[in-house]
Parts: sequence; C-alpha cells; structure tokens
Amino acid sequence: MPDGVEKKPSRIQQRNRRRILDAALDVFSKHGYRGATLDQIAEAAGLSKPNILYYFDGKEEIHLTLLNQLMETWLDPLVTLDPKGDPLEEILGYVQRKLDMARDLPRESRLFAGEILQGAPRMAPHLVADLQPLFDEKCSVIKAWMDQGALAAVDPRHLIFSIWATTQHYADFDAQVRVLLRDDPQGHESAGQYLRTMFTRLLTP
Amino acid sequence: MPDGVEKKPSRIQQRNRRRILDAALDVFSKHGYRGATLDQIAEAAGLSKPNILYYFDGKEEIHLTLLNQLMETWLDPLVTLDPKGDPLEEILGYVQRKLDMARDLPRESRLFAGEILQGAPRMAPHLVADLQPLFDEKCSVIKAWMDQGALAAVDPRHLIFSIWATTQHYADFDAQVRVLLRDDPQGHESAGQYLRTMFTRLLTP
DNA sequence: GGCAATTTTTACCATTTGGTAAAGACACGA
DNA sequence: TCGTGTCTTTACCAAATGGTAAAAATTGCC
Repeated sequence: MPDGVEKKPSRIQQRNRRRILDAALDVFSKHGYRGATLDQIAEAAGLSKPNILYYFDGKEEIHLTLLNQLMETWLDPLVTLDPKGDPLEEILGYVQRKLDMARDLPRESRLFAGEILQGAPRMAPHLVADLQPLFDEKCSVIKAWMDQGALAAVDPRHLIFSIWATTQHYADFDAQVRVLLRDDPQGHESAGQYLRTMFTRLLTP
Repeated sequence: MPDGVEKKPSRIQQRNRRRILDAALDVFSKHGYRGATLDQIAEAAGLSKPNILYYFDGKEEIHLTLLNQLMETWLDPLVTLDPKGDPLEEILGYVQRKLDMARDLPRESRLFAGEILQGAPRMAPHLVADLQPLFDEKCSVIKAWMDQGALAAVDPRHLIFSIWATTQHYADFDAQVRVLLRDDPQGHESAGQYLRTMFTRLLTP
C-alpha cells in the first residue's frame, strides 16, 4: 500500500466519528472550548469517554476538526458571489445566504464566534490562509462594481464586515434577540426584509 | 446604626476590590467564564488567591459584579438618545458613541458578548429588567420619528440590532478584523465613516 | 506603645477533568 | 467456527481548580 494512504474507515468508524463531532458541536458551541468537558461530549454522543478518545487524540483534536470542517461551510456563501452576476442582486443574495445560515446553523455560528472572540487561538492560520485571500478577491470584485457605477461607492471591506455582523448577530446574540423580540415567530422574515432594505438603500447608485 | 447600611469600605478595600475587578475583566474577557481561573485573576491583580476570596465570595460573585457594573455603562449611549433632538443626528450620534465604546472598552464588549453567546445564563434577568424597557422605549421614539416623516421607515427593532451588530463587531471580532485589514491604523476612522454613510443612506427620508 | 480589627499568607482539601492501561466484548473473513 | 483485528468498558491517575481554616502580619485608633 502506498505511503500516506489510510485505509477507508469502517461503517462504525464513520458513524461514531460523526456522532462525536455532532455532540461536540453542541457542547462547544454552548459552553466554549474551556467550558466544554469530554464527559459532556461523551454523554451527548452516547459513548464513554475512553471510547471517544479511541476515535480522537484528545479534546483539542475534536475542536480543531470541527473548526476545519466549519471553515469550508463558512466561506461558501462568499465563494458563490459571482463577478458576472448583477451587482446588487449578488450582494443581496449573499446577505440572504448568510442570514439563512445564521438561522439554520446557529451552533456553527456560535462556535466560530467563540473562537474569534477569544482571539482565534486555534484558527488564526486558517484566517490568513483561507479567509484573507478570498476576502481580498471579493473586495476587488465589489470595488470594480463600484468603479463602473453599478453600485454606490463605499469601503468594500467595511461593507463585508457589516454583512457578517448584521447576519451573524441573529445567531450569536440569539439570547438577547429573543428577549427583545419576545420570541416573535416572524423574527427571521422581518430581519431579512430589514437587511434587504438596508443594503439596497446603501448600495443603489 | 440603621439596618442594611454597611460601613463604608476602607481605602485598602476600595483599592483591592478595584484591582481585582480590573484583573478579572481582563481574564474573563480573554478566556470566558469557565476558561478563566482564580489563579490567573489573582496573578493579574497582584494578590494571592485566598486574598481574593477575602474580598469576594467566589468566582461567580466576581463575574456577576462585573456584569452588573457593565450594564449601566452599556446602556448609557442608548439612554442618551434624545427624543427632542434632530432624528438623524441622534441616530448617527448613537452609532458614533457605540463605535467609540467598541474602541475604548473592548474588554467590556467581549465580556458582554461572551455572556450572551452562551445564552446569557447570568444576565438574563438584567436583560429583561433593564434592557427590554429601554429598548421598547427607544423603539417608540424612533417609530414616532418615522411616522412624522423625519426618518425613512424601517423596523426600529432591527435598526437597533444592526447598530449594535456593526459597532460591536469591531471589538468582538477584532482578531478577524485585524487579519483582514492588516492592522490598518486608519481602521477605526474608516469604520466610522462607513457606518455614518450606511445609516445616513438608510434613514434619510 | 498597646490592642483590637482588618488584611494577608501558609498549608491544605475535595472535586473535576483530560487522559491512560489493559482487559473484555464484538465483528467478520477464511 | 475459529481466530484476528476492531471496538468498548472498567479501573485508574496526575494535574488543575475552586475553595477553606487558621495562623501570622499589618493597620489604625486610643
């Protein structure tokens, strides 16, 4: 067998690794890295603690695996931003995709937020290697749209920040939003409408 | 001596309690509640661990004291929003004050963010008792401005959320912002300019 | 200076937590 | 069905951590 090629994992391996990662996402996103314990993860996964350590080398490796998997999902909506599409529609579509992610993947959003909040100790390399180039590229795309007059001119970097901030806010600050909206079931739709209005008024030339 | 009236703390008490709270703010905002240890706080404060427990009943009480103190500071910029002032100027002033706070009090911002991110386990009562009434009141003020045509109509609740999200983002996601702006020393000013433009275009009738 | 009250240190303790060793149970191809 | 490799459990351990008791030092008031 060639070097570096691992034999494919058994069905049990796949199932249990998936279980563990799902349980860990739950626990890490709720309590943060330090706040999460292997016992909690084990219980949530329905496995014993030593059994978990049979599948992963340790707590840190589980966390790191989650972060690595997350990066791809996280960047995807921005990757999709199409330089050849209609500028305003592209931006609004991006906002919508991010908002949908905040609703559908709140655990992932909070895992990410917690990591950045603490200074990105485990993710800094990813930010530089993956996020930064993509960010720069899409800033250029937006800049070009503005230069050709298809969008009103603003700083593209801060535009992207404001899209991230406003959409992720609904996942990351959910506890606060719930209190203030009194669990309004229309919350998500009204947020979508507001953000569409906001970025339309900002960017319409 | 009347009941419930504690004698005023000595100078040593004042100084050491202040030291401890400052150190704790540092540590809690960096590592979160569970991630912070009394030993770290003690070292940062220049006191021994048992000495710290002479001034506070325990880790939780320190954290709670910080949160209580923070609430006032945190709400202040919104309290200042004046129903009798010029609507657009009032909103822009509020944005500016929040952005200044993100720059000047990043530890406080991250302490708050961490607490909310984990579901506000220790702060939920404060949110309901202090934040909610203020939020509702100021939403009404903004709504009135919009009804009288002084501001373009949008959902006041989401407007406030977007102000919080965009301004606090610069403190809470500082690690990410730094990477992407490559430590641009003009970062804060350009953020201020961007946000002023954004909310002006959104709200100008 | 003397003395009570306050403050600080020393020496601990119990629990929690990430992790390990090794024996036992189980799956599966020959 | 037998045996080998995969998976799981039991029984631990060392370090970290929140917290305590009590002696020692210090402060401030007469």
